[in-house]
Amino acid sequence: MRVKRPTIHDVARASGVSRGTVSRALNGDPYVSAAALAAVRRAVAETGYVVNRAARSLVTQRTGSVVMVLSEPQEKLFEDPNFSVLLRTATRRLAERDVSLVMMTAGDRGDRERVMRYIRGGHADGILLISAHSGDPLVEELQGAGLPAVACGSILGRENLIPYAAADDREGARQMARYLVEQGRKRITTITGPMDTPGGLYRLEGFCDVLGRRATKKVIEHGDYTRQGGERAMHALLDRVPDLDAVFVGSDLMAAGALAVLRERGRSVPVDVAVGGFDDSPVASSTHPQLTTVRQPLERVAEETIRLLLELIDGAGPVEPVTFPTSLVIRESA
Amino acid sequence: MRVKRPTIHDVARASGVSRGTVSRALNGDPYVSAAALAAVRRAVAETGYVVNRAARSLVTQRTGSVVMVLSEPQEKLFEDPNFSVLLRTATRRLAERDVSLVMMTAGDRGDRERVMRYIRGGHADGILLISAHSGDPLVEELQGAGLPAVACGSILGRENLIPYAAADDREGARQMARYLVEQGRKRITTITGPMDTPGGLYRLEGFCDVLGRRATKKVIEHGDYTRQGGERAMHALLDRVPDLDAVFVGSDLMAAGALAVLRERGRSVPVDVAVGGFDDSPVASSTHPQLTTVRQPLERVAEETIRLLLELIDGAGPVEPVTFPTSLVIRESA
DNA sequence: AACCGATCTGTGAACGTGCACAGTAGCGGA
DNA sequence: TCCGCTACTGTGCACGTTCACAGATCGGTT
Repeated sequence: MRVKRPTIHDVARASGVSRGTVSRALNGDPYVSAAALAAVRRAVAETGYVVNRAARSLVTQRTGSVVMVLSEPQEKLFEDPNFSVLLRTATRRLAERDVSLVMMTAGDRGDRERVMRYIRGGHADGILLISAHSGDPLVEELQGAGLPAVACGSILGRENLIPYAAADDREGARQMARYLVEQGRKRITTITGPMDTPGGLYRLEGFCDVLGRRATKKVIEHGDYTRQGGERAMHALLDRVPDLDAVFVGSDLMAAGALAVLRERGRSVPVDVAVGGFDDSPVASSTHPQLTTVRQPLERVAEETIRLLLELIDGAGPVEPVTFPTSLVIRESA
Repeated sequence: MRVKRPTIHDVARASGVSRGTVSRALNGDPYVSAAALAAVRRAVAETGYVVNRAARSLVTQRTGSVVMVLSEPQEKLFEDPNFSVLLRTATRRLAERDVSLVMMTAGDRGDRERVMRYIRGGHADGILLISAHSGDPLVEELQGAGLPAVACGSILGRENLIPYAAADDREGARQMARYLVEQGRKRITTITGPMDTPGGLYRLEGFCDVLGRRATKKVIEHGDYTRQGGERAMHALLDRVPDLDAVFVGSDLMAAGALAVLRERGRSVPVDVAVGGFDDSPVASSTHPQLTTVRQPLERVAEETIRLLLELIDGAGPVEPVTFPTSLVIRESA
């Protein structure tokens, strides 16, 4: 027993003008008299009219929706502070333009096929790619669909295929490494993210840029962005380099784990060991001691990601990837 | 320069039957000959045809999409393990039926208006309500729209308005409280969630059911489901009841914070103080000592939420709320 | 007086589907 | 032979919108 919705005809009748004029008034066509515009506005308010997207879609060949493709196993995704910010920004900015956000997962093969069917079916105007891995077959497939696509954070090895907005991971890592050196730390180690993610690779590269020959394999340990991963890696580093006096950790969450292990094993932070994080996520200011870290302008990255996508959809031709500078946030741990 | 997509006409031509037969074949109408069905299948594969949802929508008055309304400030949402599971389950199960999931936030007034416009515009077949508060005006407004709606977790004070699937918070809390009593604990305290959430209220009620007169105001402290909130509350409890020997914490994340504070203030867990959590979220097995907690069958809750919604959409008439039993998971902290 | 451009308005067609309806063919029974 | 029934197929219309086009009105210019 669904109520019948008012159509553009009802609005036309109520406002005493024709369908065409109502449509023009609603879509901001300049050739509408002030009187007609007012009448239409009143009639819309009166009838509670809302445009029928399906009908519009049918003729404009646009859907008014964008699909966010999550290609990471989701447990990890939700540990990622990036994602939370992005989701909020995306829903806001897209909603402002009356574009709706459709979520799809692309974990296994079946998922991917569904995504491709959806895309090929023309059900979306654009694609928002989240944390795709370098080897992800989805990237190529999406490329083939010819739909506007952007990524939030670069996709390792596909930087030229899909435009993106990202923080400058490499320079951010350099900032932290330089700071640790300036503080007189001599045995600086690092815990990285997974090496098939830009955050893993580029932050390590930045670290090596500054440490040079001191960045031996011995002082590098790989983590997986989780708190437990940070704990594991910290244990391994302490076993291998018992006299380390600094550790640059590739994410705040892992750094929180590292802090716990350091305390557990009797190191005092920052006196014995300096700890640097990355992200400036909420967890950074809730640890003891509070984390010195590298701030990523996540809001701006997210904003820019959406802006790029909308620009592509509007047909502005090819767009350039954008990276944003990071900044050092000095608290207590280093 | 978008490519022209094949329509049902193209498929009809390629398979040598009429539009109508193709439509029937695609929608599983039984009155289609085996030969026609095969021909249509082949033609679909050949042409790469995918149904145009807008056109279908226009005639069926169905949109094939469901909107997930996030009414909580999102920072909190992402601390909630519930949400992650729900999102994964929702995308999977809905995708199986070719229903797409649209995300909308409903934080402020503007957001809410947008949501209502979207709903009223008939852009969705159903609503999935996430962590709405008891005072949320959205609930009433949604109700007025007459669209199928379900909530994941009950909405305090509106249990009869909107059907839901949830874990049995009250009985879960009883299980934990009974266990602590059985272990011979004498000064049992509790840290609750916010009292305007079912998890906050019902878990406290369950606690009081078992503790009876011993559940005085003095042993109850309210938290906000965050780790820091748990720390704050634990400090407050220790100040007020220095000789407490057990604390039942309304979420694992808060319990993790409580554990840290207990260690910091020289209490040994579980010898001096037993700690019980709630959720059995991933964090529960990564604390030291590992958390004894109450397991919620989140997967089943999520599955059931989606099932209820689909049932409502299919017009199965009114549906009953469902609650699932919880179970005690005994680890090290109690 | 005739014409022109600018501004505004109304109308028919098209978008791609599902559904109701009107067929057609084949077959068994009266 | 005719009828009715079942199994299947084809066709016109409607869904609600936008867009192109064809007017209409009006002030100003030739």
